[in-house]
Amino acid sequence: MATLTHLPHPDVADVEVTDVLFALSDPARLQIVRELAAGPLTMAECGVTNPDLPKSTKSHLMKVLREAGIVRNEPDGRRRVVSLRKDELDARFPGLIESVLGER
Amino acid sequence: MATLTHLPHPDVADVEVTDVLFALSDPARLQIVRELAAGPLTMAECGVTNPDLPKSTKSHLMKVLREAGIVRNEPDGRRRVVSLRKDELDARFPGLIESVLGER
DNA sequence: AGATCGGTTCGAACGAAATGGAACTATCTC
DNA sequence: GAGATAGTTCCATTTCGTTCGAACCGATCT
Repeated sequence: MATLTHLPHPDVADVEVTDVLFALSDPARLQIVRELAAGPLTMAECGVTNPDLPKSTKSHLMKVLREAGIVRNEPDGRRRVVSLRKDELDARFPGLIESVLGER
Repeated sequence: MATLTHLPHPDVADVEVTDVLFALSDPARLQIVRELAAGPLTMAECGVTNPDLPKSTKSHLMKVLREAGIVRNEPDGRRRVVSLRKDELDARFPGLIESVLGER
């Protein structure tokens, strides 16, 4: 099996809108995406608004975002850097991320 | 209790993005919204793509859309007319509906 | 009034997703 | 190599959502 360090990332062309919408429909996940809009973060850094969230739970939230093609999660030394796949999402779903993040 | 004929509709100002995103994250519900984008429909008319869907199921799908502020459901004689609350949604979440419906 | 039509609500069964602790893996430091 | 660090995965539990039949409701028609 492939190394654990490189997690599987779907091609954005293969993800359905409904998957993206579902991933963003959870407040905790949406908050993470908002934080990532400003730039990549390590796992430890993101989720500032949810300080005492168990790491297994956070990891699972991130997995949903990753499998929906919203986020990229790459190893970097002994931690991981998470980034928003903004350009790819914009190409596939023009205006979506903008409008979701732009409210309020 | 209030009359059954007039169903409760949230003020769009009170609905959360996450509620809207969740409601749209189901393929059957999203399909209904696509159909409604062209104009109001009666319950019987919408769901063309899902012909043999039990009416209780369809009613429930519609309830989720209604409670998310996406759709208006008003009595009209002995049937009901369902319409997309497009203007209100556009005002509250600019570009959202457009980008969700615009993909593909 | 009674029957029918179009739709909603109730309730139960089922399925899917969230949660979080414990075990595991990889990397870095000493 | 041993220990600490930063995360992921596994598993069990609980919570939440879906599905659909049956009962119900209001409007219409005869």
